[in-house]
Amino acid sequence: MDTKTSLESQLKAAGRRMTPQRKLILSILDETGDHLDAEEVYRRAKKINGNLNIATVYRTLSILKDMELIEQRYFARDHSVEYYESVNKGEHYHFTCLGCRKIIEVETPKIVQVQKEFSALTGAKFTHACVCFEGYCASCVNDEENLTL
Amino acid sequence: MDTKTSLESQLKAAGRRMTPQRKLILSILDETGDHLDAEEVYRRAKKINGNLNIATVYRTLSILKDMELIEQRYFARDHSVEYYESVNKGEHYHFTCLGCRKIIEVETPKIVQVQKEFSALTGAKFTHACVCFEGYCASCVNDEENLTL
DNA sequence: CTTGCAATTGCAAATGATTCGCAATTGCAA
DNA sequence: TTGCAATTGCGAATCATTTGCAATTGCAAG
Repeated sequence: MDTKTSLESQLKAAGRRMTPQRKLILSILDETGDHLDAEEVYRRAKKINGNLNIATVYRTLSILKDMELIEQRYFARDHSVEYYESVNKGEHYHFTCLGCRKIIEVETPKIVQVQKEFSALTGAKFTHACVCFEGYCASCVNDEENLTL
Repeated sequence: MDTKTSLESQLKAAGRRMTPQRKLILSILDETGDHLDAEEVYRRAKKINGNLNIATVYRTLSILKDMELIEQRYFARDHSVEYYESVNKGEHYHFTCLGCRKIIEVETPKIVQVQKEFSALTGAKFTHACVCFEGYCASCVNDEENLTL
């Protein structure tokens, strides 16, 4: 897989060793389409290597974060839901449905526009934006209307 | 004070009692212009009432959150900085300078526009948005240029 | 102004996620 | 093949937050 090779080679380039534990964690991060938190990465990896320790997962995620290969992101207004995501997914944001907990990806240039406007106005330089939207998706809005209105 | 009276009366309306501890916490939340986390609310309150316990602060903040009188918000991409803010401050967002840790408030209608667009497109209903920007403010950008470029 | 009782408090212990110290193990370059 | 620094597993430490519980206290009803 493309990203995997790249993750591996980037780690190596940074002078890191490629252990079976790391390969496993990288492949899980790489091959999933889901949004995983540290615990879930651990759960999945542990199924394959029962000996794996959660500290190793945290250590690996921490290295990847430091190298900016993944980002730690959050869902929900109170940030109760956390996950890690490969940085090469491109600029996008998330909407969490409070009804069914579904995550919908939101694409829009407007956030970047806000950053540009603000930069032009103040001279500031942006490095990152964290954006989470919360509400009810179309089908949950309907359900709600049927039940309560 | 306006908000204070309203916070007190809203709590009472919800059947809660007005203890000295709560009054103190409410007044701190109300009168500060700063962004306070639970620890800082506790620190400030404790100066006035040395007997106050931090569990009481957490309990009070929790009640206010449940009643949607304050919001729990976060700064910084990794959400390492948390604070509570009165909900009646109106729609605004924050930019955290990674150099000097200064917080700059960002005002823009674009975030709401994104929400409207997305709603129109998908039929979803928004309840909240959490938006944090991160980067370097104008003077830190200059410092950086002088030092490293 | 009393009285009673549920709400609230302080405290200490529990929790849950994450990190750390350390000894044992293991990649990998020479 | 070897040596050593990087990495691992483990258990203990940490840190913010929550909880159980007994003592205290608002406040409403008499």
